[in-house]
Amino acid sequence: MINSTASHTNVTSLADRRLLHETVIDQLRDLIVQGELAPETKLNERVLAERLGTSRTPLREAIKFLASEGLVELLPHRGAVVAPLKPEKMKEVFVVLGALEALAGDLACRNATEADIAEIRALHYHMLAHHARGELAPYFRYNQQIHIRLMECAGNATLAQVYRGLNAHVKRARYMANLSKTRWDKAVQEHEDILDALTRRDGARLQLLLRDHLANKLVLVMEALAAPRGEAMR
Amino acid sequence: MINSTASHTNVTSLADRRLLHETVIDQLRDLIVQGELAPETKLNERVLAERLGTSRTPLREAIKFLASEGLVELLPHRGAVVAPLKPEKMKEVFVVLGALEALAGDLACRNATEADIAEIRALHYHMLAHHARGELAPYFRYNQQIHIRLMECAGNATLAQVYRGLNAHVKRARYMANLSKTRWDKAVQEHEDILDALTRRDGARLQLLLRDHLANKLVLVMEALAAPRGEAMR
DNA sequence: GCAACCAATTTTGTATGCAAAAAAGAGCGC
DNA sequence: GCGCTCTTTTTTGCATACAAAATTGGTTGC
Repeated sequence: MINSTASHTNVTSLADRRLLHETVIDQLRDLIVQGELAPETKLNERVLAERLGTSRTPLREAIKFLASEGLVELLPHRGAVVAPLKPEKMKEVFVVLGALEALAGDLACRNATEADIAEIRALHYHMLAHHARGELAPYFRYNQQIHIRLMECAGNATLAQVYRGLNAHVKRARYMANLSKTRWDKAVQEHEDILDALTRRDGARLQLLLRDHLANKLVLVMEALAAPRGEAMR
Repeated sequence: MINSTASHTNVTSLADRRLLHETVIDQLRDLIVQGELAPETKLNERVLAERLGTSRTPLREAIKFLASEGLVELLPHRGAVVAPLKPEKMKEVFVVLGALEALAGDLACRNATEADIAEIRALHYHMLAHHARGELAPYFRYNQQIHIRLMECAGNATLAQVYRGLNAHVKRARYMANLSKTRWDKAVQEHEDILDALTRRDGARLQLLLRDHLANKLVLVMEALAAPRGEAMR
C-alpha cells in the first residue's frame, strides 16, 4: 500500500505530479470565475495563502499567471485585484469570441469526424434534458462542453487555448445572469440550429449562427451587469 | 512617442513604477522572442537569475507569466523550457491571427479617425524609406508598428492584447527568416494595398488583403523553420 | 564490457525572513 | 472642527533557506 518511510504524512503519494502552484492557479481561477472573489476584490496574499492552505510564494506565482490571463490586475506595490467586470470589456471580449467561434465553426465543418459530431449531438441531448427539467447549472455545463468540443473539432489547439482564456471572463458574468424562460428557450433553439448546420457541414451558415448566438449571449450578460448591482457601474 | 490618439484607455498612469519582476518579464520575453534563448532551451533558474541580476523568486514569477502567454512550457519538477517552435504550431497561430487581423481591419475601417489613418500612413512611409535602403531591422519595426496601430484603431483593447500575445510567437520565427528581395518587394506592395483599402475604408477588401498578407508571411516562416540558420540558434 | 542500482550532486518547489513601500492611525497645528 | 504631518502597522516585493525530486556519477554484480 503506502510506504511510510521516513516521510511525514503524505496525502497524495501517487498523484503528487500535481504541483502546488498549479492547483493554486486552478483554485484561484475558480474562485474568480465563480464570483466568490468579486470583481475588484483586493487579493491579500497572507489571507489568501492561508485560505488556500499554502504559502505566499506559490500564490504569488499563481497570481502572476492569472494576471497574464487577464483575470487579475497587478498594481505595483499595492498587490493584485480581481479584474473588474466592465460592460465595455465584455463587449470587447464578445466581439473577439465571435470571430474565434466563427472561425472554429468553419474549421469544424471541414475537420470534424462523424464521431465528433455524434458526440456533440449526445452532449446536445443531455443539455436538452436539463433544459426540460429547468436545471440551470447542468444546462450551462453541457452548453459549455458543446462549445468547447466544437473548438476542439476545429483541430487548432492554439485557437482553443485563446478561446478558453477569453471564455473565462464570460463565465464570470454568466454566474450573475438570471435567464428568463423565453430567452432560455431561444438559446436552446439556436443550439438546435447550430447542431443542424454542423451536421450538414454548412460552414458559412454555422458562422452566422454562432455570431448571432454570441450576440444574444452578450445581451444577456449586459443585462446581468446592469441589473444586480448599480454600484459597479458608473 | 505619441500615444493612442483615438482610444482612451484607463491605464494605471499614477503608479508607473517599474517592478523587478516586471522588468524580468520583459527581459525574458525579449530573450525568447529575439532567439537568444532558443526554442526548447532549458531555463536554469539559478543561472538565469544571475544573468538577469535578480534572485530566483521574481524570475519564477516571470516564468509563470510567460507560461500563460505560451512562450515557455512548464515541466513539473523539471523546470521550464522555451516553448518549441513547431511548424504545426505556427500554422495554428497564423490561422488565428488571420481571423483577428481581419476582424481588426474591418473594425478599423469603421472606427479609425482620419488622424489615425494619417499616422499609419506616416509609419508606412517610414517603412518604405527603410525598405528602399534595404535596412531590414528598422523595416520590421515599422512594419510591426503599422499592424499594432491598425489593431489599436479597431478600438478593441482585448483584441489588441490577444493579438500581441500570439504575435510574440510569430516574431520569434521572424528573426530566423531571411527575406529575399522579391518577397520583400511583394510584402511592401501588399502593405500599399492594405493602406489603400484602409484609406477608402473598404473593410471587406481589407479583410481579404490582411488574410492574404498573413498567408504569405506564414510561407516565409515555414521556409525559415524548414531551413533554420544554425548560428542564430545556438 | 554492460546494465542496474545506489550515493552524491544539482535543481526545482515551497516556506520563511527581511526591507521597503503603502495604508492606517495618532498627535499636532490652524 | 478640519486638515496635515509624523509615527505605527500592515502589506508587498525580493532574497534566502530548506526540503523534495531529478539528474549525475560511480560502484557493483554479472
